[in-house]
Amino acid sequence: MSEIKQTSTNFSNKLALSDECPEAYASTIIGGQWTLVICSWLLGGKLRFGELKKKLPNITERMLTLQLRKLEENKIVSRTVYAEVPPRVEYELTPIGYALKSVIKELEEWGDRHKKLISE
Amino acid sequence: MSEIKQTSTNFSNKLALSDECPEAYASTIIGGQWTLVICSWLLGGKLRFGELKKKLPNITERMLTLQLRKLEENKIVSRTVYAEVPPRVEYELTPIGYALKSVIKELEEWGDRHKKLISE
DNA sequence: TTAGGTACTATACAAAATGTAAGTAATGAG
DNA sequence: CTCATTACTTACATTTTGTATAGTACCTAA
Repeated sequence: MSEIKQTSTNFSNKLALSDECPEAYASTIIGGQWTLVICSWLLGGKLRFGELKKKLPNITERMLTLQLRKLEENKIVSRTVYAEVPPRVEYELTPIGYALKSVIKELEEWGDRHKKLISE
Repeated sequence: MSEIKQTSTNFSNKLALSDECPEAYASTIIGGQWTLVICSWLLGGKLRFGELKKKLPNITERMLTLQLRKLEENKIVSRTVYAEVPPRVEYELTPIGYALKSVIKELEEWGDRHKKLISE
């Protein structure tokens, strides 16, 4: 993050894949390291920047900002700034963001199952 | 890919996340650029290395090998080598690999929906 | 006047993922 | 002997992602 080179092979490969495979498309959008975790916290309702930060152990402010910006660009979260001092900014899932709920649920189930299998 | 430094902050962050969030765990496992596409082709039945290569436009042999190795390590695909010349190697989803079907389905649906929304 | 809280931004760097180009081994067909 | 076929390796370059650390702007309260 956050510059992508629109001339790289990597870029055009992703584009081509996203074009034909909705699942690859989806995974480039929600595939970031913190993306899904952020969304799954937001499934519980809107949160402020600082609140999110507390929920995500070890995330740096830069990363949190970048991920939120990307989510915003992709219309997965909405950002509301309150003109107060000190500032207050709230993040909330959009409808398509909330629609991630079933995706996350499936991923969680599969993840749990896989983890058990591997740890045997 | 494919060396991960077990001393890096990034590594321990991923570990910590994977520990508490099955969805983050799942996404580190199936989050590779080609992973899901490979799996979704394999959902249709076993395929040889060369067949997979043809299905995946632009993938290099190196990338295909790496991804398949990772999938194998994670017990998502099984690898069968036939002692012939020229060699024949078949890849097939394991049960937990087939279990990705519903994950992929959800991702596809969400991806389609999201794509439509964005392109408006 | 100074310190403090909030949500950032900037810069530099480290690590991970992906890509390119060239090889290799085995063997049977010609 | 030479060539084609298949599934890889290897060495290296580039791109993408993540971390560390230090700022900034704003007002308010002490």
